[in-house]
Amino acid sequence: MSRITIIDVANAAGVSIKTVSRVINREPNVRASMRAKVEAAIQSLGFIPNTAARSLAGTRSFVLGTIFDNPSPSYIVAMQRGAMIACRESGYHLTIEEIDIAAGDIAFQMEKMLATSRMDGVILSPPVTECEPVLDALEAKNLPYVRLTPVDFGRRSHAITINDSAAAAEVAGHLWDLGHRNFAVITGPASHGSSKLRLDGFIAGIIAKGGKAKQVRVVQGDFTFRSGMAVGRKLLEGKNRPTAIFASNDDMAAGVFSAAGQLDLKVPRDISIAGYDDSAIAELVWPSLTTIRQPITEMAAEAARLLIERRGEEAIHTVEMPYKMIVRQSTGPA
Amino acid sequence: MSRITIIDVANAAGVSIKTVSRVINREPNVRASMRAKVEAAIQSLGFIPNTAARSLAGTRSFVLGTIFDNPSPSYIVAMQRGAMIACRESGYHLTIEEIDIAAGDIAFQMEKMLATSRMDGVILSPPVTECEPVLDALEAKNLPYVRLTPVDFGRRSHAITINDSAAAAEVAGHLWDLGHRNFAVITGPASHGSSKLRLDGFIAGIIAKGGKAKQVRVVQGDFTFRSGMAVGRKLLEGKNRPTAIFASNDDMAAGVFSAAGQLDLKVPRDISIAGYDDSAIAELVWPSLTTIRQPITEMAAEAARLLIERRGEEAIHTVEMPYKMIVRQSTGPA
DNA sequence: ACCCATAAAGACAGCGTTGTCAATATATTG
DNA sequence: CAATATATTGACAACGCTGTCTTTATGGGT
Repeated sequence: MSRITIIDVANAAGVSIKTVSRVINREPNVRASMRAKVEAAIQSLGFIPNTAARSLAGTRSFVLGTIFDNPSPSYIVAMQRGAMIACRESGYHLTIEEIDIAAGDIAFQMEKMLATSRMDGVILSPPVTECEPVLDALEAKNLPYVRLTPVDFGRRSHAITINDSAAAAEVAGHLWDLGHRNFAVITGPASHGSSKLRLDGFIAGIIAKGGKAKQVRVVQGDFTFRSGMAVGRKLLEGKNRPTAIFASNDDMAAGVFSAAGQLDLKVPRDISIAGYDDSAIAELVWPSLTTIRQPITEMAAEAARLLIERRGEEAIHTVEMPYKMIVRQSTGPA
Repeated sequence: MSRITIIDVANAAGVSIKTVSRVINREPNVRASMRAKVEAAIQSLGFIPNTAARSLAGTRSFVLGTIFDNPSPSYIVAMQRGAMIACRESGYHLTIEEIDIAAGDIAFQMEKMLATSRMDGVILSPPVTECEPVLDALEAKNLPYVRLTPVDFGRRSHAITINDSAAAAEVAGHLWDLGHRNFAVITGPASHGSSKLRLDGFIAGIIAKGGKAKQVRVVQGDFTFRSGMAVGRKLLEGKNRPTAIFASNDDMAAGVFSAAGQLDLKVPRDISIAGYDDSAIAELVWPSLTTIRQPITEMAAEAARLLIERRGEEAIHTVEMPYKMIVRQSTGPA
């Protein structure tokens, strides 16, 4: 049961091992007929290249990494799943590097991580995507990275994006069409680039419908359930209560639910609530939450493929993925 | 900036590379003085063994795997974090293998996975821990595995356990002490071994307090929020409403919250609710949920260490980790 | 046909470890 | 103290692949 090696394939196909290697690595300058022979041999023998040998002899480690800091578990799991799928397609491994960007020593954390782990590229998810010291460290090491974020601030890097503002505008339109005219938006922290995009998009959506910016009250949360509950409570208790609230993520939206419950307001009869992310909690709350779904898994897979396939390419790629508004029961007529 | 190799260390320490190798791998038959010299050289040079070379030359792949099927994201993330930490300590990688045990072709899924991925050992989490075809496949390949589960059914494998019944008994005692005498338990699916343990433990806890088994009504859910809501609603609408409900996991407990809300029952005034897992949702619901916390991260780390350190050892290890009851606001006087 | 540029294929030496086996030091025994 | 057992070190050949360089086809222009 000793494993099939490149030599077995070479013998079976009647070529040199180097040619087999070329086929495996999709190198140019291989005649089609040769390629076919080799591929047939690979197939029939069930040859799987030995990753350890490949990385020892070559320049790749066949390891990608994900660097993240404490977003919601459901986001992380979805992201990792996508990255894993793409990695497995190409015999790569995925390592998981959790960092703490609130800590003062990010540069140190990064240095230590990069010194001990040998990655061919990394995938960043918010809020790490906007953490300058992390990007600096990666660029200093000349390590390719892809950011999963709509926020572009001129860094030289691939990015997988969602059109956050368009999505928020769509939510705005949905609420407008339900007859709402008095809105509130709960934004995320300013450090999170998406916060502004979603807010601006929402307002743009209202204006596109013929409304005015001043119909939209703006308050700030920090993406936690707790902040949503606190801010939501203020909004709902205050005078001139909005009839529709758009929270920039689902956790905060769930917090607003809780606040509404405490004040004996019924959703969506008394107040319509929309979120963003379509995280697990969106279906757990009652009534279930209208929200925006991002194809996180697909985005991460795309990111991994970018890192795997476009090695050494100069051009920067930005891939925009589709979002989808999921209308559930938390939004209703004004 | 060419990397430090074992040869550099050998030269610096004035020994052969093989001796360095022995020190790295904690092999026996190395004099203490030698070991010290080598370790000093490793330290001062900052030597990190090349994993690719090690696995090419040796018999280890330095990769562990986690096999799971769709438990809650927070559980998965916690588990992976722990396994990752332990792996990183020893230069291992962790791969993530998601399978679908409901599908009919598990044996096939496993064969494919094991053929293409090269793991030194795997960590199983519920419900995969009790999936016979998976265990069969692993044993056929002679691949070491550790199960994170309290359920033992005589398999020859390491296990990291929590005393589920004791934990459930503690919840029962807590509720009894609050004055409750009319209980309901929502169990998980029968396929999940923990379901029975938690139920039995709860009843044992009541009996230990001087109560009787018939004071505990038993209904079955399937660990989802939805099932908790449905079953909870029936319990709360029916006659002879229990004053305290113990759900076998937090998601179902949250479902009961929702049912209570729909029926205008206040928690914990009208009904006390306790869960199990201390998942993220436990702090998201209002009022926050009394539950059992398992040190999932630590359990997974321990599992990984078992696989890494006890290679080739014959003895089966079972490690019991401590649980902790977290009393929050969802449980109150009867 | 002939020559040259270029494409395609092959030969071979590492890559940085560990396994095996041989060599040497140290302990134990009578 | 010699002789033997045992513990400790070392030498060196793999491990399976890719990078580099060389050799051999192929095609295009006269």
